[in-house]
Amino acid sequence: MRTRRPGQARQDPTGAGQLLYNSKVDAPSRIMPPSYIDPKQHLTGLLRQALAQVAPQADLSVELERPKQASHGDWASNLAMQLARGLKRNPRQVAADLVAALPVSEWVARVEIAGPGFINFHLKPALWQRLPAHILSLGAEYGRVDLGGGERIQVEYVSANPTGPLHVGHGRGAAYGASLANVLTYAGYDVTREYYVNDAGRQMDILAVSTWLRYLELTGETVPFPPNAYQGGYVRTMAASIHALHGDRYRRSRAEVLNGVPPIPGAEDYAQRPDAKDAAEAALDALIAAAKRLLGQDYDYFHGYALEEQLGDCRNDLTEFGVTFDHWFSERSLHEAGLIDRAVELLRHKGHIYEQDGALWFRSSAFGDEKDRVVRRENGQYTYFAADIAYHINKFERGFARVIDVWGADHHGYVPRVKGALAAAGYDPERLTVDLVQFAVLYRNGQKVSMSTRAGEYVTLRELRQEVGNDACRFFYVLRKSDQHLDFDLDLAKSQSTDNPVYYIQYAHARISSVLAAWGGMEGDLLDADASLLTHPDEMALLKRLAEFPETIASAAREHAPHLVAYYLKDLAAALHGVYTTCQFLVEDEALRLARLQMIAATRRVLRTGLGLLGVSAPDKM
RNA sequence: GCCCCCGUAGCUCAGUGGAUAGAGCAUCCCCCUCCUAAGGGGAGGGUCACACGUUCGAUUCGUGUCGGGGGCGCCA
Repeated sequence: MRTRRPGQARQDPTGAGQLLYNSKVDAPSRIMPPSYIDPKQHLTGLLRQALAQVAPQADLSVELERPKQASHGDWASNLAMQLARGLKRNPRQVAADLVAALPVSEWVARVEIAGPGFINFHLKPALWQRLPAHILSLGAEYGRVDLGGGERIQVEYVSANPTGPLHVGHGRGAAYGASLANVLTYAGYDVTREYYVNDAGRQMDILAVSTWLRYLELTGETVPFPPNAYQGGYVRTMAASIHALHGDRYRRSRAEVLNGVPPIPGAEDYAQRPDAKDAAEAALDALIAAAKRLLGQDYDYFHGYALEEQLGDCRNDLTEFGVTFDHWFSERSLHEAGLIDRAVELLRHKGHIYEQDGALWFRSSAFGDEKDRVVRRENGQYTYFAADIAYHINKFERGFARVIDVWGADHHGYVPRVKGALAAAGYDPERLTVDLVQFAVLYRNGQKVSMSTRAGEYVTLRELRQEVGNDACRFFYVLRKSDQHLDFDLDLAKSQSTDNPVYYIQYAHARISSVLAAWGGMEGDLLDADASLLTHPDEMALLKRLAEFPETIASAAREHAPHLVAYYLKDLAAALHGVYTTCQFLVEDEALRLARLQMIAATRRVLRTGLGLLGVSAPDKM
């Protein structure tokens, strides 16, 4: 990723030869690329000094913003207006005092007082012109900010039940979580990516039984297949594999299986009669019990086989999607290690657990939840919530300063109780942030693609990826704020046209690569280019856009908003396409040629870095 | 009933309390003898749902109303 390999001496245009690399002779400033100063930091420093003179007692943080309008300068401050109230003076007069107290700076072209009291800074072009060399020397490090200070933070995302293929809803959580984790890492956090595997619950039992029932069909036993069991074709596939491996070894007669099992409702009843749903659940539970009884140890084989198969499929799917994890955390391990007992015991010890109707309840209403919640059912089984309490306590016991859960928005009612449990256990619930990701709705030919999870009528993530490609998928998923519904336009995502923002950005990258290839030189040779030749308005616009990258990263990390990176890249690509049409790069004049190539090489670097954070490839040819 | 999200151009959406509210698409008009036209330039298009409040200043914050979407189990 580095643009200059260590030890590789670059061409020396001055003819001074090795002296450039002799630190005893040369001052560091001659070796290093021209220094670049972050303009916002610089101006903030100037304003702070002015503030200390004008109003030493004022307790104000100095804020700077990029004005929307170019005539308002490069950066603007509202400091005078904020100050005016406390001083009971005219804001424009305060602004004048501040400007008079500003230290002299070699980077400031002029300062103006405008409107109700804004202080507008116009910077010298030289500042922006130094940016490309700065970017090239930093390589992939340009844009990295130290917001996190190395703080340990965990991001848990996807965490779908391994009971079937991931669908397009999971895809959004995957893309969002992965991009967020990338951004946070880039913003200086020590990030751990985790997937919570629900390998202990009833859903897994249903999958195991579904597989066994399909297996029985292959052995010739026709046991009715419950409408609320897993209908997908992948269940038949697993059953066929098991049958191929073990023949009729796990066959039990229809009579044995159905002994003691209440009538299983048909699919029509299930869909139409409300009471059939309860009957179906009861029948399914009875079938699970029958399977465990009849198969004994072999039940674990079915359970384990289905789990490994589905989890493996899920992992492959995500890996192909560029979504990876540091830990796959097993819910079952919580049970086996006794952590759930311990967590409930901890809450009980602190007086937040009571018994009623044979069940154990957590007094979550005392912690902001609307009602109390069961942690252990009458039948002695822990609820999913109990496991989640133990899991979240475990997260903090592992030393994470902060924890982010990425959940589907349908779980929003779950947030208060988990936070409540953490508070009850003695942890500051503010250390947990739950990012709720809204649903994605697919559109094809302007029509909503209908999906129902039941009966396997849904579009899988794999199908979506195959249809529109990984790059467009990743990009479209994070194009909207996560807490907003996403209309995923399949036709747009697939179109290789100007409408498609993914191609728009990738095309900017490919165009630069193409020009640099035509030039034929090494990126490292561009470090010494005379960037003061970059004076065209479109060039300046591009340079200023490049300068915004680090702050974009900081905002995206602070607000958990990877879509800001996507929008930034669109703007950056637009600036590049603008320069591309107005300014020829491979011009006769060598100095100008190198300066422009330096600029676009730096642009390519930022495009590549930004796309990388979103998990989108940066092709050299399209 | 309670809770969450949303309401910004014809459509899809950006917009950390600031100045004349932006982008893409769609519509209309231009630009390839030229490093990739998967590109660029221009025009039209707005009561930032509505009301009140906080503020020097509100699309942004608060309350309410209206409208749209979603969620509320001893399921996971």
